[in-house]
Amino acid sequence: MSIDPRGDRAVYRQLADLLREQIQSGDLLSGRLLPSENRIAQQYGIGREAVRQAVAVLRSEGLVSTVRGEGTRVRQPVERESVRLGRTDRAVARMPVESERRELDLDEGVPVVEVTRADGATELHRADRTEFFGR
Amino acid sequence: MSIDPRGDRAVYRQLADLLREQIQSGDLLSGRLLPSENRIAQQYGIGREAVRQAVAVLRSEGLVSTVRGEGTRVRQPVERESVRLGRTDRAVARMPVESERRELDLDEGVPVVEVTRADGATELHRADRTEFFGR
DNA sequence: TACTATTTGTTCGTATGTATA
DNA sequence: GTATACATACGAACAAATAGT
Repeated sequence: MSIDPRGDRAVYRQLADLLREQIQSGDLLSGRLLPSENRIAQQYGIGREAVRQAVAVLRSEGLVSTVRGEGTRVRQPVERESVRLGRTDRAVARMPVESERRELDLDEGVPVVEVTRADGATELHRADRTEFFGR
Repeated sequence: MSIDPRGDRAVYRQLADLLREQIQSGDLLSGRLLPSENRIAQQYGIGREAVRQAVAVLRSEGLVSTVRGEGTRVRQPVERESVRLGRTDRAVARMPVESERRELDLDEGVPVVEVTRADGATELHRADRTEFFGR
């Protein structure tokens, strides 16, 4: 599989598809470092900006996590805590704003779940570490 | 409030904060079109790339939606459908991959909630149109 | 229909800053 | 201290979608 600059889809989307497949197929194992942006750009004969956009897509999907000066790694699945919902409790999932991401130290591409209890109290849960059950 | 190119925070992050405040304060009403990228760039004396990154932040937070050739609008809150969870049903929120976003016709910044029922059947719900309750 | 203007999307080039190894 | 790698920023050019004429 390769990348066609004259294809219908944008180069960075084609690259995102390639990398996503390598991740989901287990070709790129959890915790593994992806090749550097410059390395990938050379490898496929594309610009670094296209590589950056492709990696940004995967980050927004929660598949990888990037650390400046280190590189981009495939995100590890983590243990999930169970949260029970009563029939008068309400749970809504959404993306956090920047301030919430900072406070919860969330990676990009990780939603939050806002739980409103019967008494009006609210809880904010990290979606990557939580699963919800009825009560 | 203005933007300081020599500030600690990146220009695009400062702009994202400004625009987010205008949205959350009701200064930019739901459904309203934002000024064009070039217009905003001129207004603040910054490059278009910084504007695009700022708008990308707001999209990833589910606050705005962009249509090529038209512009960027503040997203409208929509009616939510109720989904009940039994004590053996399991719900997990995450970001969709590209293929899922296409199939569900999802805006950027909208998570999905994967519900696994007791019998093993799974459902994929749009987080922006769903709220979850215990049963 | 056809055309034009506007707006966002994509790509490349270049440069500098900052964090990590 | 040096090298590597990602972050930010600007400019430029062209493509593609939309809206209005």
